[in-house]
Order: sequence, then structure tokens, then C-alpha cells
Amino acid sequence: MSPRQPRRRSYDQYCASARALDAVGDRWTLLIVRELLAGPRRYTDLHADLPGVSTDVLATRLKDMEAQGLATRRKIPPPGAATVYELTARGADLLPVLHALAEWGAPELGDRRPTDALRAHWFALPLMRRLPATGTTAVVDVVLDEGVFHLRLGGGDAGPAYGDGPAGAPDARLVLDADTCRELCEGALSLEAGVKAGRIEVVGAGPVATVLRGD
Amino acid sequence: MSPRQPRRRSYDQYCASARALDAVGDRWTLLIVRELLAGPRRYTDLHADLPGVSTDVLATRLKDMEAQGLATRRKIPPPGAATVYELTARGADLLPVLHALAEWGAPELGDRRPTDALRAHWFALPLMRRLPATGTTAVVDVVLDEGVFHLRLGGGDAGPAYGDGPAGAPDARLVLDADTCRELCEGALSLEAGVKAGRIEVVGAGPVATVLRGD
DNA sequence: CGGCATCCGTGACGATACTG
DNA sequence: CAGTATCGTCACGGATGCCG
Repeated sequence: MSPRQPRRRSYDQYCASARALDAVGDRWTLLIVRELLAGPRRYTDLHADLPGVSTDVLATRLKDMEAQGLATRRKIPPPGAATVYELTARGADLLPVLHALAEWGAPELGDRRPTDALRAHWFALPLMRRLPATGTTAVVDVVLDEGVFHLRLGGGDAGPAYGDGPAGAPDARLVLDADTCRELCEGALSLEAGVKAGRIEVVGAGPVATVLRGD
Repeated sequence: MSPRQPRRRSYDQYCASARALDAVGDRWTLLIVRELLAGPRRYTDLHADLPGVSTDVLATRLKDMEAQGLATRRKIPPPGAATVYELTARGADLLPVLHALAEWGAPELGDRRPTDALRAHWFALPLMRRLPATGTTAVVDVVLDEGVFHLRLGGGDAGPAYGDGPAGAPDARLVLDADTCRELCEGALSLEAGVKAGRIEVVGAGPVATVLRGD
């Protein structure tokens, strides 16, 4: 019966980095993690936000991730009866890996190529590192033409630190365009300078909005 | 003439993490970086310390990394006239990525499989994060049955933070076996407990050795 | 001997079509 | 909606050969 999975290709090295790459080094795997870090996702949503991945590869990766304890399948019963994929705690622990990749990759962004897909929440990872500390946990909505997502700042312990699901009232709201967002991520533009130049609008009256404005 | 390399396969996503994976997401690339983080290496050395990589893939990766500005070729003129590969500053900036991968992958090490290759310096990355802060820059030699490597602690700015090249007199020396080293990396064993149990020997009289002993 | 280039068999990948 | 089936192509791994 068991079709004897022909043994996933391993580096066969007794090395922590090589073991990590055995688990998540396959093409598309870390990008699936990036998507799931924003919260539970349906198969079709994943396929839509990962342009270029073929259906069978996506299905295979999700199965592998499940078998390795990185993700789980779950049925949601309410009206929107569907199966969603969700990271386990072990899978969510990959956040620092994606953070490091995003920080290193931000300078490679450059100008947007005509073939480049774009989703608003892809800015979440590099952006988080560029925003000032808020002291306490704060939720910031980021609004771009391409979409909206929210960041949870200051509280790195409980679950994913960004998402685009339903949110309560945020502590502040940031309105900007994709190019401004890129300059922020690269560090070429400071939040304060962007606000002064009128390229970034900070909405909100609370202390978090005040900190973001740089006052 | 230009054979028009059919364009390296890209994710075509305007996302910092995806751009990073475009550059270093290919099989073997990050492991080559791991090797070069220890210092300049010859082609043959790389091939020897990356068991399983085929000669053409290694040559192709090195050429890609050179084209992308991650590594350079250099001739060393003295008696050992050979060409060595060396990371550029941009390539060395991948250290946090490998750190994050190593930290995540350490719990996956488990028991050593009979097929697993092992090199002493593969412990350098996860081990660095488990050693106490030394205040000032310190060089620690780590001695295992499989080989020796040294760590530069406390001074993360100047060049690679580990290596196995020729070293001057270290500030301290750590002697242990591979299994003890694994438990240290996983956090299952503290340095102090290992010393008390006689599984780790700390050699040296200076302040760094004293800190490592946990006094 | 170090540093690849070439050839070949296998498997992973990408696109499309189709199904419960 | 959530995949499975099929197929052509390309990347990978292993072995060998060439060349300074």
C-alpha cells in the first residue's frame, strides 16, 4: 500500500543548517510559510497568492509540511465550510528565518519589473523591522493601493506578527503607496521624512500614532 | 556569442523574501555560503566538504554567485598557488540567514544517521548563539575528534565570525565530543553543566576562559 | 593535481486538463 | 473548492574525460 515515498532528497549532513534546508529548502516551501504566517489560508487562496506555483507542487508541499509537523489541515464548519491550512508552533518558528531573508533581500527589490506580482502583505516582513518600538503591543494597519494588512508590533510571542484577516480597531493606520513602502523597507526613507514629504499619512490619535509620526 | 543564459528561474514576486530566494534559494547555494563564511576556499576543498554535490553543479553555483556579487575568485600567488573563492561583503551579509536556519534546524539534528557526513566547523553557527557574551572580542578554539575550528565572539563586524584557517593564540579552548556539542547547540545542555559533568574541558587562564567556565 | 566540461539517467518542476 | 492525472522539459547527481 504505502507507495514508499522514494525518500525525500536530503543533504545527509549532520549540520543544523543543512537539516533546516532538508525541511524547508525545497522550491516554494518558504514562500508558503510566508503566506501562512499571515494566518490560516485555503488552498485556493494560497494558489492565488503564489503565482507560478503549479497545483500539484502546491499540494505536494502542503502534504510534506503536514508530514513534517510544520502545518496542519483544519475544517472550518460555519457557512464558509472549507479546509484551511495553518502553521503549527514549529512552523511559526520559521519567522526569524523569513525575517533574515527579507532583510537581506530588501536591497534587491529595486524597481518593480513588469512580470513581478505584488501583494500588499509581502511588505509586512521587511517593514516590521523598520518601524520604531512602541513599548507595548500595538496593531498598525497598513493601507496600500494593492491592499491592506496589519502588523502587531512589540508583542512577538503570541502567534503570527502580521496578517490580513479581520481586525479590530487598530492603534494606528499608515497610508502610503508601494514605492514609498519599498523605500521604507530598504531604509532609504525614514518614516519621519516620509510623513514630512506628504508621502505617508499616519491616521490615529493615540500614543502609537504619535510615536509613528516621530513627534 | 553570449549564450543567453535562459534566465535563471525567478519567482517573479515583488517581495524581499522572494528576491532573496531568487538569489540563494537554489539547492546547495546556502551550504556553499556556509562553507565560505569560514574563510576562503578552493574548489576542491568545497567539493570535499559538500559531499553529494556534483562537480558541474558546484561550478555552476560558484559562477552564479560570482555573477550576483556574492563571491569572488582570487589567485593566491605564494607556494600554494591556487584559485580560491571568497565571499564579498554582500555574501557575508547572509550570516544572519544561516544563523536563523541553524537555530531552527538544531532541534532536528537528533541522532546522527549513518549516512550523515560531519565536519567540525558545521557546529560553529549554532554554537555561537549558545556561548555567553564575553564583553570584548574573543577567539575561542573548539576541539572535537572530527576537527578544530575557532569562533570569534563579541565582534560581529569584521569579517567572518568563525573559521578554521590558521589562528593565533586563542583566548580559550573548548574540548568536547560531537554529541556533547549537539546538546549544547540544542540548548539541552548548558556550558556550565557540561563542564561540571566532565564532558567539556575549558582550557585557558584568561578572563574569557573564566567566563566560559561559568564562574 | 586542481578546475572544470560533457554525457547520461532519473527525478523534480511547470502548464494544462480533468474530476469528486 | 480542492485537489489528481498527464506530459514535456529541465535541473540534479554520478561518472568520466580534458586541459593547463
